[in-house]
Amino acid sequence: MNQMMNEIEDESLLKRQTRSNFIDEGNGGSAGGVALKKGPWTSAEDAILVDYVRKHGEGNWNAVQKHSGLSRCGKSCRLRWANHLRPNLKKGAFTAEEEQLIVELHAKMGNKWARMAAHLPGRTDNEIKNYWNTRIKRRQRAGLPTYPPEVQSMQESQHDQSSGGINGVNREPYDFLVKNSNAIFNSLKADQGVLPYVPKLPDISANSILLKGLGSSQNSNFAPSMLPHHKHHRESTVPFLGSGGMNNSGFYPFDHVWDSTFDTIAQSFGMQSPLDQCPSSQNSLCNSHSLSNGNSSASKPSFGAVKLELPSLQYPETDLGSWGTSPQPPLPKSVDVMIQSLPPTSALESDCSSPHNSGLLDALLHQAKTLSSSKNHYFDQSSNSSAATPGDRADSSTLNAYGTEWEEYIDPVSPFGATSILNEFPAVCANKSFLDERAPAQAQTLQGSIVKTESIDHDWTRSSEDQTMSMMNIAGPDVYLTSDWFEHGSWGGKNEAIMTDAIATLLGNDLATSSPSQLWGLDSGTWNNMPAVCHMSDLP
DNA sequence: AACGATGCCAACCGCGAGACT
DNA sequence: TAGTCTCGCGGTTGGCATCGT
Repeated sequence: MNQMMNEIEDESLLKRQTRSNFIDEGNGGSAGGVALKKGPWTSAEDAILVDYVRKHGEGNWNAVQKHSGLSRCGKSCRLRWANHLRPNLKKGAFTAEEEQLIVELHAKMGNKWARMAAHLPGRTDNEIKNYWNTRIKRRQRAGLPTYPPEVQSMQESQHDQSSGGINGVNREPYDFLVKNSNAIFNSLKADQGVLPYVPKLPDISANSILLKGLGSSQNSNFAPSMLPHHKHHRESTVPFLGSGGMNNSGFYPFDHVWDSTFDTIAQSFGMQSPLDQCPSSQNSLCNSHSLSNGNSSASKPSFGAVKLELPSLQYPETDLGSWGTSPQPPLPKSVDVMIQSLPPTSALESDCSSPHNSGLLDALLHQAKTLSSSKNHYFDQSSNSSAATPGDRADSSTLNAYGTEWEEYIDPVSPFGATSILNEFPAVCANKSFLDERAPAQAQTLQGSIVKTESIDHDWTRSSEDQTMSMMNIAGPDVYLTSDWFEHGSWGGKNEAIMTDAIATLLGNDLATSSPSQLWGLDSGTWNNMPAVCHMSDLP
C-alpha cells in the first residue's frame, strides 16, 4: 500500500518537477564551491533535511549544507523546514475561525506575519501572508474596506480602553487566567516531550507572568512563547493581550489567548479544539478527513473537506513514519463521492456563504457572528468541563463583541441551519458514541498532526448541539489535559502499555494499534527509556 | 475547447537585528 | 568596538490550478 502510494506520489512529483524546470543549479550561488540548488524541493532533499534535523535539531541552518551534503543554503533549509517539514503543521484551507483571527490580528499588528502566526498554531507566516495578500486583493477589487466594521470599531475601542485592563472594570478574565493558566502551562511543559516543535517553555509559572505583565506586551502574550521564536522581544511593543488590547468587554484578548493556547495543547495531543471537533458519527466520514482532498479554498465547499496533509506536494516519498505518520487507512471510495457531492450550501465558505450572500463584507460579518456564537455556545454548554470555568461562562456573554445571535444557527434557511444539515447529511448526524465519533479526528492528528478537520466541525456542533455539547463535558480535550494520565508524563513515554490502552479507549482499537513508540518511529525500548520531557533532538 | 484572469502556493531575495569573535 | 555570522522577517516573484467568459 505504501509502495503504491509512493509510486503515485512519485509520479505526481515527477510531473510537477518536469513542469516547473525547477533545478537552477547554475544560479544558486555557491557555498564552498558547491553550487546551491534553488527551486522546488525534492522528496530526497526533504528526507535529508528531516533526517538532519532529527539528528541535530533545529538551528545552525548553514551547517545543514556542510554536513548533510544538501545543496541548499541555510536559509532555504530553514524555510523548507519551517513551512513544510516541521511537525504539527496545519495545512489546508484556513478555517473560518482562523480567518477571523487573522483579520483581527492584522488589525492589531499590521503585516507582522510571524507574530500573527504565533497566534495560529500550526500555521506559518508565509501561509498567513499569502492568505492575507489574496484576501486584500480580493477586497480591494471589490471596493471593500480592508477590515470589517467590527474589527475597525474594535481597533477604536482598544484605543478608548487603553486605561482599562486588569485594573479596570473587567477583571474576571484575568482571574480566570490566573486560576487556569498554571495548569495550561504545566500541560505545555509536559507537552514539550511529546511535541517536537513546542520549544522549551521557561520554567516560570503562568501566574507569575500574568502578575508581572498582563498589561505589558512583553509577557502578556504567551502564545508566541510557545513557538520557537527566540527573539520575540524584537517587536514586543505592540499590545495584544495587554490592557491596550482589551475591547469593550475586556474579554476579547483572552478569548484568543485561550483559543490559541487550547489549540496548541490540543494539537499537541492530536486533538481538535472544542470548535473543531470531528463531528461525524460515521467513522468513514471522519476518516475521510484525512484522506479526501480537503484543499478547500474559500470557493469550495468545506464541509468535511479535510485532506491527507502531506507536508507539501513535493513530499511524496519521504519516509516520515518516524515522525508520527503511520500508514493511512485505505480510502473508502464512497467517501470521496460523498464529499464531492456535498451541496455548496452546506459550506462554511469564507467569502460567500453568508445567508444573505450579499458580498465579501457580509460574509465576513457573518463569519464574525457565527464564530462568536459558536464560542459562546461551547463555553456555555460545557459547564462541567475544566476548560469552561465559571469565569468562562460568565464572560462568554462578553464574547458577543459582534452582536451574535445563536438563533442564526437554527435558521432553517441558513447554511448553518441545523435542519438543513441534518436533512442533507443524515450520516453525519446519526447517533453514535461520541467517543467513537471523536476518535478518528484525534487519531489523524495523533499520527502526525498533519491532518485537520475543517468547518464541518462547526456546522455539526451547531446542528446537534444538545447531544454533543453534553458529551463534550465528558469527552472534551480538557478532560485529558487535566487528567493524571497527562500530568504525570505518561505521554512522555513512561508506560507504553498505559498509553496504548488510553489511546485504545480514546480512538478505538484500530488506531490504537499504532503505539506511541510506533507513531514516533521508536522501538519500545527507546520509547520507554525516553524521559518524560524530551525534545526533538532526543529523538533518534 | 481555448484563452485570459485570478487564486493559491512555494520559494527566493534583501534587509535588519542579535550573537559571536 | 567593529566585523562577521546566523537567523528571522517581510516583500516579491514565478508557476500551476482553477474559474469565468
